Amino acid sequence: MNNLEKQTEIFKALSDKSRLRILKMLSKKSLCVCEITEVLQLATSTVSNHLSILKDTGLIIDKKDKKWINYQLNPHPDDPAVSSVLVSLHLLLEDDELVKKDKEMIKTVNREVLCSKT
Amino acid sequence: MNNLEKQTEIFKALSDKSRLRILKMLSKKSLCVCEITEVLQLATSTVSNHLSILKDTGLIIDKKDKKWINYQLNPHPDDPAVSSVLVSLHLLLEDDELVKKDKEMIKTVNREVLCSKT
DNA sequence: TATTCATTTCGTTGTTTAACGAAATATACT
DNA sequence: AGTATATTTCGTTAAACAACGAAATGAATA
Repeated sequence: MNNLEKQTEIFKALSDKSRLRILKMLSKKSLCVCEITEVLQLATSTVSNHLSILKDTGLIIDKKDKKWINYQLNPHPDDPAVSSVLVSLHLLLEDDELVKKDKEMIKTVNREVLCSKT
Repeated sequence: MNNLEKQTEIFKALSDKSRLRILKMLSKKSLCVCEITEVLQLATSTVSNHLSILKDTGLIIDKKDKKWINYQLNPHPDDPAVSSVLVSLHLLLEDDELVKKDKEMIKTVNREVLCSKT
């Protein structure tokens, strides 16, 4: 994959509302799929798919933690373009109402409660 | 349109190879539709459509010049997010081979010759 | 005024994408 | 070992999108 294709892939990953919300949430703290699902109010499979797109691009990574898989922003991106996106992420969407609400909500979501509630 | 939607629109505009190539070309000099069409080797209608997407987003503007419509990067974007994209555009894709070739080619394309050659 | 010609708009086609539920996978706990 | 459960994969559907050629628009010039 050349630079142009890589850069296009990155912008494609960023060109979806749900994925931008996910990135902004992850900039506050690591989250598992079920927590993100609760905030976004989408199907689990949909959220999982968004996460795999962000992961393939190198924007996020996952880490096992007991029963859950925690997603977090990639602390050591290989690609400099990915790196620069993550660095400037905190400048983005800081005054968006929905993003603010999301950040409030992740303070209280509880994976123990959420995941077994079905 | 709120911040999240505006930001998504911007990334969508940037998430296409042809549109990124157009922006990089315009960072060198203003160009008309037929010149861009020659470099990208796409149908005129396709290029026109890409340009209208970039224009709707506020990334570029157009200016009449005799028979032609010159497109250029927007020198005074209303939106700060658009502004910041345009500022950091020069950091993007500087070492991409195709983008380099495009920039070479726009030095020699001649609208007088191109447009009447049908 | 009529003609030329650069560009835009329209209608179509094939591809991509987001969303979902159901089924599969895989891991923790009994 | 077997069961519960968090997550991924699969198959489908509807919407969005890039590309094209043809037709429409509209401005410059003859």
